[in-house]
Amino acid sequence: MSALSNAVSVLRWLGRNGPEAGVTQVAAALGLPKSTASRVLKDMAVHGLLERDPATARYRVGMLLLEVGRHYGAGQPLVEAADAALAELTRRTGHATGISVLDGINVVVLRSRAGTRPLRVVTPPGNRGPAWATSTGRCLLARLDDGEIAARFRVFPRPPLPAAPRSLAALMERIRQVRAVGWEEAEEESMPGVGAVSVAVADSRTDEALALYFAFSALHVDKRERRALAALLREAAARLAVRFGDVPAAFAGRGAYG
Amino acid sequence: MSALSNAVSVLRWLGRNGPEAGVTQVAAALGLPKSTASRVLKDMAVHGLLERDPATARYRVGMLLLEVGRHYGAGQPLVEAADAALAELTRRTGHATGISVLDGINVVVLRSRAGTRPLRVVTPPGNRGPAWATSTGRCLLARLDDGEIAARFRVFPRPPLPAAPRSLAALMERIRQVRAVGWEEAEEESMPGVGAVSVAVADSRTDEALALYFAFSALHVDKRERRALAALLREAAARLAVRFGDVPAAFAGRGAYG
DNA sequence: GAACAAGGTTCCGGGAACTGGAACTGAATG
DNA sequence: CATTCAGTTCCAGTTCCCGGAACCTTGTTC
Repeated sequence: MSALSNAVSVLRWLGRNGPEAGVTQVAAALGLPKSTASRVLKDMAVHGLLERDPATARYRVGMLLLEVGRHYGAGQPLVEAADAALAELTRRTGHATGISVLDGINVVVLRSRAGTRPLRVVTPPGNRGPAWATSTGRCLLARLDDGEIAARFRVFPRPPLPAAPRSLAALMERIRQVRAVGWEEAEEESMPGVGAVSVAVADSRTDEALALYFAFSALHVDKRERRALAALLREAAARLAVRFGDVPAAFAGRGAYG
Repeated sequence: MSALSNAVSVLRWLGRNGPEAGVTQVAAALGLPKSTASRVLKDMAVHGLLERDPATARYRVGMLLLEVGRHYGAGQPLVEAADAALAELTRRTGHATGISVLDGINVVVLRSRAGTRPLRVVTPPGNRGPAWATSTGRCLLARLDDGEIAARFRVFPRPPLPAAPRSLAALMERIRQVRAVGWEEAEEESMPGVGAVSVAVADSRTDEALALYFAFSALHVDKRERRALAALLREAAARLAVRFGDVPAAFAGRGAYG
């Protein structure tokens, strides 16, 4: 209805459904009259939110969004501190590390750093994944209370890969475990061949929680090494927790079973 | 004036002037009445373009922009192909590589990949730099005609570091050289301690030009190795040029001296 | 090459939503 | 408790946005 909401709808749609779009396509997808779609897209292009492919006359995401978007998280002290800590861990271990945040039933990568090992795992900032099928997601979900989790998974989504939890009960079981031990791992749950270990920390001032993770080739990292990586994360998280006034992740469960 | 232009102004301002902003600050910076600024910021936050720091009540860039922005360049065949070629070059040489595009008198990094060498040079996608003081920028400028270049540098900007060109004449001299040899290098011109070599390619279908680069610690890469890296880039660019119908960079100068 | 289809733009009257001055809330400060 | 500063709300005036219809332009079909 408002000019802004139309523009944002276009961006959201464009973010999900491929990199390009034409007027008719957008009009159909968003239920707008063609004339409106045409005007909105043109206005967005004029302002730099979109660009127009000179050859195909279709619209794509504009450079402005790239420039502005990368500032996401900048200036949040916890993010900066966690990022620095993870840079050090990648240097020491050679494994990929990163930071994710929870968004509904998804996790979004906020910062990431490729490892130096041969088999590289890359999930660039902005990547969205299933919270129930990632170690980072379950660490963050574990900080919500059980009612909230149940509400978010009212209809349980299809598992991305066979190893992912297939029901709310299965998910809650894993979440109870996260609350007990303070960290989580995942193996081939959302990406084939990829394993990860994670912990969560929050800034008590803002109540915003982050998950820190190691990601690696599931085949090349054995149980022992995963434990060691998890220990490194817990150590880093503990240091951040005292600095930012967080309760340690292991005791953060506020649910009925916490 | 339009709702969109206000929102975009806010994003642009926020992209340059730090990660956070308050209502009054934005109102002053953009010359808006406080009431308008308040409403615009709130609307943007409601739509997800901005977020509000719960503790300080100030506004920051929203996650939506991170998610959408990273799709910039996706779907452009030349970008994808160049990115793949550079991934291979980083694998072979261990040096950081990336892709930049020209925007006015600036270059913006579109894709980048850290090297595996000890001293890492990182310029994440979205980074903006001075075109006249980077090898990528001069490669791209060299493809414009002289009048266009002169127009863009009507007032010549201050050099970021002493080694950068200090006048239009000095810049044109380097640009003529780029046109002659087909590649360019820079050393400590825009970032202390950093050197780079670059070439440019364009998609004849869309007329969009990219610069491909190697970036490295200026101290640790000698003249000989730079030549070798430049040769790798020229080779990769040549392959892309035939695929995308570009005229070879060395002959691309269309100016009076081209 | 006439007719048609598909993607996109322009036009324009009606009305929703944006604007901005002024008044108001609520902290923080001295 | 007066004062200042940041931010929000209110409301009348009006801008600019919406959307149906007509109109281009390009490519396709028979």
